[in-house]
Amino acid sequence: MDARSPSSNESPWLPFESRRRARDEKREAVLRTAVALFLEQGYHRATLNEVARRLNITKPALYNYFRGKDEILFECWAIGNELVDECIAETSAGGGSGLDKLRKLTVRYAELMTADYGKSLVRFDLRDLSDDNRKIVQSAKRRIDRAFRDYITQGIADGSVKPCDPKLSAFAIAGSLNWIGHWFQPDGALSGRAVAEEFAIRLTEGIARTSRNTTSKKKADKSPRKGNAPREEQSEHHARTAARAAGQSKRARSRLR
Amino acid sequence: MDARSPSSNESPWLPFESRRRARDEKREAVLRTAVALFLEQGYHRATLNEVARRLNITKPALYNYFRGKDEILFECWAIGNELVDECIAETSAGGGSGLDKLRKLTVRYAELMTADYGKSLVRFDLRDLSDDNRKIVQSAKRRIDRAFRDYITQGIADGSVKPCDPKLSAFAIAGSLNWIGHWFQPDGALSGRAVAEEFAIRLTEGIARTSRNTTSKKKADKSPRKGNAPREEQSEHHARTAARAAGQSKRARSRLR
DNA sequence: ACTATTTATTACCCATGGGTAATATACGGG
DNA sequence: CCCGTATATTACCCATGGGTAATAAATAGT
Repeated sequence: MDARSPSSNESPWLPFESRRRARDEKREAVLRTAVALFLEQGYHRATLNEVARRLNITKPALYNYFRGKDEILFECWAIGNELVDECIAETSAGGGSGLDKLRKLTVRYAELMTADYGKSLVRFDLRDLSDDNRKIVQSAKRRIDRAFRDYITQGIADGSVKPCDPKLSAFAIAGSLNWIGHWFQPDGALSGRAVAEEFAIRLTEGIARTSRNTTSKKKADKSPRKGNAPREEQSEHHARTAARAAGQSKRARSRLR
Repeated sequence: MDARSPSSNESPWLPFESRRRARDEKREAVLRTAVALFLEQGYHRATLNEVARRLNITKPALYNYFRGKDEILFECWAIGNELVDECIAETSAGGGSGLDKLRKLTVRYAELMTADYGKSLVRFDLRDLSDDNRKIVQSAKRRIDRAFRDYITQGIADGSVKPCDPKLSAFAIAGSLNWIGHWFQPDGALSGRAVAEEFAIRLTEGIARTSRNTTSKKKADKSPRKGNAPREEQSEHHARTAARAAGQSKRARSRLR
């Protein structure tokens, strides 16, 4: 709706850009609606007619943006996966002991599980995807598991974590976090952040070497960066090359490596 | 109603019993096949034709035992729920501190999650059930959650568990266990029992007050609860006096209480 | 204005699979 | 031998919903 009027001469670039952006915004609006509906009703009960109805369009219009229902599902999952990848990348980039990293990832991952795109990572069924996309998801899941496992291994090496089986411990922690995506409801008594921080403590204190008392609440772990509470930047994803009618988004693909 | 004829040479009871037993065995064979298929393919992809085919019968034959697909799903769930109820009942009946009970329930529940009927408790979707059955499942889920929560509360009271929020701690533990039902595969490297025992330790050591022996403390279980087992509020579910043919199993119903 | 492209709609197709009716077969009892 | 009941089969029905023309409406570029 901007239709930004250039000062004197109109450049053909801006209309082009605005059109591309309008398309991307519509694409993401579809995904937002779809992920909410899929979570609300389950993938198989949710119909594309209903997705379209909530967007005030009709079903065939969706096929301008996606090849089919399962691709919509995959793209919802891909957005959630981007968010997890960011968590892992930032956690790995930051310093600290293995336990520090484990806790940092835990709290961020937990909070993801309280939001729609995060839930899509654990509530959607791999078997609803095409073979190609299923392979992508499976390898991404392994990558997430490996992050947890690596931090634990690292923690054992640097002494911040008690000796334990990294594989099973990672399963135990990640499982508890994944389950959040099944029960958390944003209108409940607990905020997502509260759940995340409580879980981060609860799940790591069992394997932390420094057996700190739970009631101490010594928040010595004040995060070193400033308090930018909501991760709300990053609204501009681009680097799309061609129109690629109704194909998978380059954005999601590129992040998936 | 039927003729209680004085059996001179042969009692009419035996044929009747054997026939009824044959029917029950067939019913359970259906459920075994169905739960395996539902887990293997997912409820919506699994077809009754395929269930029947695996049993060497045809689809309409299934309707001699069940009213429909969703009732088969419910009955699978009900068997799993029986098993959990037994775990809870035995754990509550047995002695020990709150932590002891928590660990006992944890290990048994974890092992359940490695078997088909246990998995059905956490892999099946409530929304696929009829309204009546969904309410039953929901109340049973609350009952399970309360068992975990009660043991933790009890453990805090008797000193075997560190002070913590029972609700969140129960979520953390049960979530981790429930997730086992999503990843465990019996042909993997880990046996169900090994996973169960490892998880029981891993998940409770974080909130245990003493990492050493736990039973030496005071019992202090004189909490004035009316009765030992967690009584259910008698919601009287089986109001549906359905037709005799193809109704839900009395057995499962009776255990659901 | 005209033309091409994108985007949307209406009107369909049709494979799928849960469920049912009519009917055949097995079996125990009188 | 016949009858009633339980159990199974064959042959259907049909609602659902993903997907696809054919086509109209908006939009940009010339």
